[in-house]
Amino acid sequence: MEEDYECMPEIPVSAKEILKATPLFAALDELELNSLAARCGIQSYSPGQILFSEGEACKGLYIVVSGRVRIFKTSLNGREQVLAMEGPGATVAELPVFDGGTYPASASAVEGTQALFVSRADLRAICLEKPEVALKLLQVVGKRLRRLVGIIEELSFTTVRHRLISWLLRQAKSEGHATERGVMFSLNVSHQELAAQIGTVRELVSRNLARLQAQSFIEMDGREITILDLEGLEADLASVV
Amino acid sequence: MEEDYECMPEIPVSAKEILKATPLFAALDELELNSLAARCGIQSYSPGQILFSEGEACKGLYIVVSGRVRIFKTSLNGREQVLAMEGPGATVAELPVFDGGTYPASASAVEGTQALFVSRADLRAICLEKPEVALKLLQVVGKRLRRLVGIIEELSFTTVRHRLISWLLRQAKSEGHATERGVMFSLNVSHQELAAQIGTVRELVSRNLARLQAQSFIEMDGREITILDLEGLEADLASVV
DNA sequence: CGCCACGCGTGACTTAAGTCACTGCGCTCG
DNA sequence: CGAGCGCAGTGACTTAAGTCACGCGTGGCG
Repeated sequence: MEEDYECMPEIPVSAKEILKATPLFAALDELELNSLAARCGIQSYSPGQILFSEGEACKGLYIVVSGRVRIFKTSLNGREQVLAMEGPGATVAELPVFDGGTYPASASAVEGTQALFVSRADLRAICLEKPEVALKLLQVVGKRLRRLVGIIEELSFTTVRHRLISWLLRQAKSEGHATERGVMFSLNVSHQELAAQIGTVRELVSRNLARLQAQSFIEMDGREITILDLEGLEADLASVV
Repeated sequence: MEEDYECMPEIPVSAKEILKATPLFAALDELELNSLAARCGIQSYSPGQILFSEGEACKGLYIVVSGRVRIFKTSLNGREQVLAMEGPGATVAELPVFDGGTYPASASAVEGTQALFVSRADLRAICLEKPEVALKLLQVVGKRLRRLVGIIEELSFTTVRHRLISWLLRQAKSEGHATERGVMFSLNVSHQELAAQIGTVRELVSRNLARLQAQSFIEMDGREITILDLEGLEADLASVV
């Protein structure tokens, strides 16, 4: 798993092919794709490398081709809060392109990652010419906004335990496979990273995981996690306390 | 102040005039304005009245004409978190219009409020015909997203005291007038409401305000607040603790 | 006029969250 | 192969956050 990106060597995929496969640009015809492809650059990033940092002037939008990108904020005392994780096909920083400001957060590659870069000017031009693209963009931004509101809701109303359970259930749904004991999946991130994603610190993740295991809601074996009592966890979420 | 909306009786302003004055539709010509004005309804809301609730199917977008609208989330145990306050000229719920989902939060009128309503279909049509409108919309949504990220940052990284100070400074900047003792402004919301805006509960607002006064950072006289030590407050924000 | 609802202040308490320090494991790399 | 590093677990503690209960003043309204 950790080596996925090594299995995908730097095949010089044509930018056009990639654009064609990106939902955002579905409305473009051959000619337009060619012209756009000619103008947007493809870049590779190694794990951990920064695509852009919070506060920088926003030069354009990125389209993730392969790998994964992490969008996050950093506090003064070094804590991080992850706002989104984006995989292939997703766009990053669609929004600040249009209000002319700086990037509101930083982005870094999680794994080895390739991304296309489309400049502000090009994107504006396309939107003016093909309004469908603008609409699609609004739709994408809508989804993003929804997720942000979700994060606010969780941070404002719930506990760390609650957020951790939500995370586990999400993970189980997307990555888990059923076994006779329950849904099982691999914890493919460090506690540190998990903490950043649910807005807390490493120690609390560790403790809360241990507590969930002690309560027989889950079972941990190294980085393998099995959800033993899915209903129990969901009930725990619903309880107002 | 509390009676503003009574001073603005229900003059049947033409919808067209309003649209014309809304930045979002600046790109439309006379003809288009007329056609849009004919199709969008104007509505009045009394203080506290709900425009729409979280989870409802999203039917369209609102433009605040007069008054103020509060956008907020409600938790299971009754706490509220305000996401935005929008005044005249602002649009509400621009975003879920395009991804076809439900409203991610609720909106209510704070004061007596008038708002124009533009249906999803009409808005889409306009965006397709006048891409400039779509771009403008993206810009507006961008600003909104920025604010949400700001809220997340504050909730995730800072304390109630910190958020309260930020709120006071913001308020002082926008509503305050200088006196010989410091910047002074009127606390025009209840502690309950202030708590919802900074993501906490009434009691903590009360206590933290008292503490700030005890520390001579501010002075309170009823609902009048004077910032005695602006630099001190800003320094307090910067301190990492 | 008196009553009641509402917003505010506060004391006392509980619990979640975060911090600090230290241990220990497993891996990689010199 | 041993040193060192990154990650994880945990005890002990501090402090912020939130809850509960109650009293108090004020302003409207019957």
